[in-house]
Amino acid sequence: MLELSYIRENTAEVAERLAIKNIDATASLQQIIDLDAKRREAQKLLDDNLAESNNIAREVGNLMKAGKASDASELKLRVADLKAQAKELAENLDNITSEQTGLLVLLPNVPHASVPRGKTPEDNLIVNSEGVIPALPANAVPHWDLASKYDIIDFELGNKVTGAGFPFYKGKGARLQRALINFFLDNAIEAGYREIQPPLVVNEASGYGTGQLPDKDGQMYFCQIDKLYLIPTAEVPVTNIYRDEIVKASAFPIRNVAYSNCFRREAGSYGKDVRGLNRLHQFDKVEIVNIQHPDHSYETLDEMVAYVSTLLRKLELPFRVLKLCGGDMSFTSALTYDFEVYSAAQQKWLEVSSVSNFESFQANRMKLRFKDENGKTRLCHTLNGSALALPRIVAALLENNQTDEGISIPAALAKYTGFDLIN
RNA sequence: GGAGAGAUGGCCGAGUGGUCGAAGGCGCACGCCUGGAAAGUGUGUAUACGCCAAAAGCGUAUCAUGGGUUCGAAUCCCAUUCUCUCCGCCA
Repeated sequence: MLELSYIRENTAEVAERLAIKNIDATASLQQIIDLDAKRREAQKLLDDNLAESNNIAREVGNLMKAGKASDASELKLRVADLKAQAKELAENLDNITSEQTGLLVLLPNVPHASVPRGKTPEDNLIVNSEGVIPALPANAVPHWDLASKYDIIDFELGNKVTGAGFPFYKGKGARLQRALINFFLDNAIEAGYREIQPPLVVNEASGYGTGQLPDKDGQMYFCQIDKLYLIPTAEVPVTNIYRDEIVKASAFPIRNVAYSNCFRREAGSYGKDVRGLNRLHQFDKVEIVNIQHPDHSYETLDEMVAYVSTLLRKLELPFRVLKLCGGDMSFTSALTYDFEVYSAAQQKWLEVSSVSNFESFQANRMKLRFKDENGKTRLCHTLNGSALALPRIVAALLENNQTDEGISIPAALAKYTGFDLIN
């Protein structure tokens, strides 16, 4: 959620920047500002009314104490009158506030000044490209064929037991998963992150705090009976640790890393790029989350990008880094870098990480603040990134490393798998 | 799932109708003391919104949440949520 004071003072700029996300918010912004004037007026009226009631109550108390109870009856009538008014005033204020909040909540984050204009993924800016795209043998096959050839990932079994998008990992496939998780976690710990093991379901307030609600309601699995959501990413529970907190500035940057299962309904995405591991309803991901001073959040974003790059280098995967254009950015983000690895048999770039600075957008919703040097309470900046999501990494590893003898495992990972060949 | 107890500031904890945003302690910050530290000692220490150009200041709200009684509620009543204890079930 954008800060009201920021909108009030920079209305034109906010509208301009939202246009980069291809959103015409002019009318909505004007409405929010109009409502703000109304809201303040309504609050003033209510506050004055309540102040008068409080004064009278004090007077009555004094009269009672002085044994002049009879003199109080007129004052009591006055309060009854005020009270009736107060009820209406409070209702009015509530209505205005919730209308305003309703509009604010639907407004996406404003993109950073460096975000390129554009509408589709083709407009994203390639800022880095590394590694060598392997020349595969003529008989190379995509990962779903390799998965069944070596019996390491079983999609049909997933269909039977659960449904599409919930595969079983078997034997060396399962061990590869476990190895990747440990590899990612160990690297993050070495980079200064604290490991967290979060709950996989969260309440409504948490979904709202990180911005999944109300924007992406319907993309999360929901347990109706307990009103709990299955997390689409560890970002949700890990960031919400700090909901309603005032952290110490000396604690910056606050770095947490978490491995979790991620659950996504992916409603509406059927039929496109869903083959094999490309898009699943349940997958594994290691997520890094940073909370930082507003003055340093972009340095931290760069650090995160550099860190994720080291992981892909160690895995010896060809990758590129994209700065997302306005049209391809998420609702909550101010600046996002996507990482894609090249999956050689599919001859496709697959997104494996998304590293974003949310600035104060999430913090405002969550009331995540800190005390600055002058003792003033301000909103923190939050950032997160995948480091990394497993399925597409596995897809690329299988496809790029296929040989006649089997699938070779990169050295850095073989330490974790305990084997260097899947055959 | 059944029975009972409870929810107060960063933490512990007092407060059962009036001047309570809330005693006291701990913690934290700053000062004094000290060669330095500890101990001791003094002062300060919630958040949000509104008024004000701003600071100071003032107003309003907040003692789990929502409603009610009352001139007045942390305190009384109702509902909800959550926590703890015991029993049952169970990895």
